[in-house]
Amino acid sequence: MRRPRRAPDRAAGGAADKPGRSTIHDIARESGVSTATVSRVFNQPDKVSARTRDRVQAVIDKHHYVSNDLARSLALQRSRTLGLIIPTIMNSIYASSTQAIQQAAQEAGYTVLVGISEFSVDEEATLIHRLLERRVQGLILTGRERDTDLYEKIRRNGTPFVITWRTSREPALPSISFDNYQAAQAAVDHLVSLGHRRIGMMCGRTAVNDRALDRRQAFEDAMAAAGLPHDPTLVFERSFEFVDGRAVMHNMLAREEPPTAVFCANDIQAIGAMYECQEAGVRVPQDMSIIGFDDLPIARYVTPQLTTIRVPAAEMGARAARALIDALEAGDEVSPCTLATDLIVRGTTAPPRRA
Amino acid sequence: MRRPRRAPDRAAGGAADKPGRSTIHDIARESGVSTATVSRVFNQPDKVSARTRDRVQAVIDKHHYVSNDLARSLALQRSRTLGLIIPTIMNSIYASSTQAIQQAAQEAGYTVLVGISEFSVDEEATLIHRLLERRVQGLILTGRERDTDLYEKIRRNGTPFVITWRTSREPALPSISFDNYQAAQAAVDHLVSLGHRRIGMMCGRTAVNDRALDRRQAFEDAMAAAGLPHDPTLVFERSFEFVDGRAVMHNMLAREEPPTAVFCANDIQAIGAMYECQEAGVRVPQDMSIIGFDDLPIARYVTPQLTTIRVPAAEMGARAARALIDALEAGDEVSPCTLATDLIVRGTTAPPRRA
DNA sequence: CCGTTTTTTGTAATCGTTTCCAAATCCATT
DNA sequence: AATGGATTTGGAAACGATTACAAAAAACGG
Repeated sequence: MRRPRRAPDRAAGGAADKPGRSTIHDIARESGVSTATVSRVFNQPDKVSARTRDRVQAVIDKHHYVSNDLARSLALQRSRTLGLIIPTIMNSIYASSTQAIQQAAQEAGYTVLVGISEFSVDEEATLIHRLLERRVQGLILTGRERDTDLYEKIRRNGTPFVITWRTSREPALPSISFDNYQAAQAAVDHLVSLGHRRIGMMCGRTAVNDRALDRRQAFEDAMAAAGLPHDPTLVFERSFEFVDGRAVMHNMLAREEPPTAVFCANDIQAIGAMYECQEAGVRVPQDMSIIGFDDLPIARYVTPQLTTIRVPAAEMGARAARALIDALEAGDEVSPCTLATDLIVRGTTAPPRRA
Repeated sequence: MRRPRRAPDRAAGGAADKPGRSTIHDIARESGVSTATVSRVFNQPDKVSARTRDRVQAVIDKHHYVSNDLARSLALQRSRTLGLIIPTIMNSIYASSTQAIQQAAQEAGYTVLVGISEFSVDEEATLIHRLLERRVQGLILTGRERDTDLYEKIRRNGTPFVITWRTSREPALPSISFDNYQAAQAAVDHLVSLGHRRIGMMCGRTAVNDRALDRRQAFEDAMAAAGLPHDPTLVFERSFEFVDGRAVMHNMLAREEPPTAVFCANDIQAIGAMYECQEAGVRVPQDMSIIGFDDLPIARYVTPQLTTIRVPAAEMGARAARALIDALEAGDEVSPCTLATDLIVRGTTAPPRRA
């Protein structure tokens, strides 16, 4: 790195018109103090005499000096940064939690580095590695399922983390989340209690999404518990797009004996499914009951309003961020927490028609 | 910072079971080489003999060593980070551009630091300052309007930037965007050409959102150009929420002489407005035409499908990121670019009823 | 086996901060 | 004026990487 020192005539008084940024040394030189004093002006202003402080501040303002946080973090061994991994930003339910996390972090003086994994395991591992390289002080992860080696790496780096969007009973993997299984169970129970016996389901790709897996598992268990037959051809795993929900519903309606109700493990698919029913002249809820999951704002603005499961995305995010920050400032463990979900009965579910 | 060096007995052979992370020195010591060699294993592997490389790599793997990017960026004077400022993440149209930016950046080996300003000027200034402290190598901004001093600070720090979501003719403020004014004009012209004369409008808060300002201005100019009277009581500025669109429409319908058409400068408000019409028994488009702006995915999944303006959010984001990265790697200026928008005529606009 | 070239490795300066410690200055008291 | 305590300041060593340069080692040719 032995590159020549920055143009030495800079101190000669003129404004810094070179492209290079000014450093704490430039400020120190020009205001005739040491770098220690300039640093104190920022970090412990009351330890600097008023006269000196004003003089230094004037030079700082004049140069529009912006301190180098990379160097600061390196010296302090503290980056005041949190890493967040989410699968996608296009589903607005993740936007809610992300927003809440950002806000909570910001309030505590932390910045959030967001990594979007696009539901790819490899991408997620790469992103986590990068976040660790950036020396995030804590990680907020989505879901629990990942390679042991990856967890080992996180642990070896001494970076605390918290899992969101999925509960975990293992204390080594603390989670701040709601229970997908229970929530999905409530949805299915609702349909069952209305009298539905032939129920379809659609959800995300369980191979890359352990939340979808929980929900699917809950569906199958709840069906079994109600003594209803399990028809694997009525279970679909698709992406979170309207068109996917629509296509699945299209398939279901084309059957000899379509289901009388469908559990969609997210609202976007549910709305796509509703749309397809409408196009096909199938009335919701009279001919087909649909229940969603997430309670997106749009769920109230479709007709009829969507029955769904409300998940505490924002609260979860805010709590996760706070808990993580508290833990790492106390040098403590994150204490896990399970939040409640609610069944929101609106207009898309009703008893099946008597055959 | 004269804190005691890390436990010196670490080299004694045992695994690093101390909480502290291993550094390049630890790896060097344990594999019996210098830090220069370890560094080369990462950055110029072919400059290291195969035997040494393997030996070092084994130690790296064993320790789950993750290099410190803060130190690297400091030494290299290059953070491989882009800063992005968006007003909110809750409106999915910003999610589209953000996603595209993230992806383009990732492909080029850059990371994106996202700041959410919540439409606050002060918050935005704080966020930009923080991004500069983090030594982002380039900034992607939303909109053009901001304090001269802030621009001066960015420039003084030698950080290139590009403006999105709003075109700018000034070469000092390069933009990669579409033209809000023209796009809004097309929307209004569409309504006018259908025969509407009494047209209402709703948009975001122009005081904190220069894109909304462009759209509102275009509305007023297009009305004037068509020789239609300007009724300021038919223009509403609200947040981007369904309820806001709904409330505005409620107000409009309660008038003696409601408008026959409404231009909503974003789809969310438009869908809220549609919902209110439906609740009030006002048929869309027979009794009321509604045109939106953004062409969110949901625009096709409401009934009737929403007529709207498609904006190239994803393409804009991808291009902005690429252009910025290209520019900063070439030490060049960002070359501005204006993208096209499209009027998408669907089911919510029709000629007004003959009175 | 010895000089010469090529490859591999190490030494140490540097990036821009923070802060420990000691030195210098200030301000009341005598 | 001298003393002593409190306040302000500065010198310099970290933090954990990279890399120019030089030195050492290996490969080669005669």
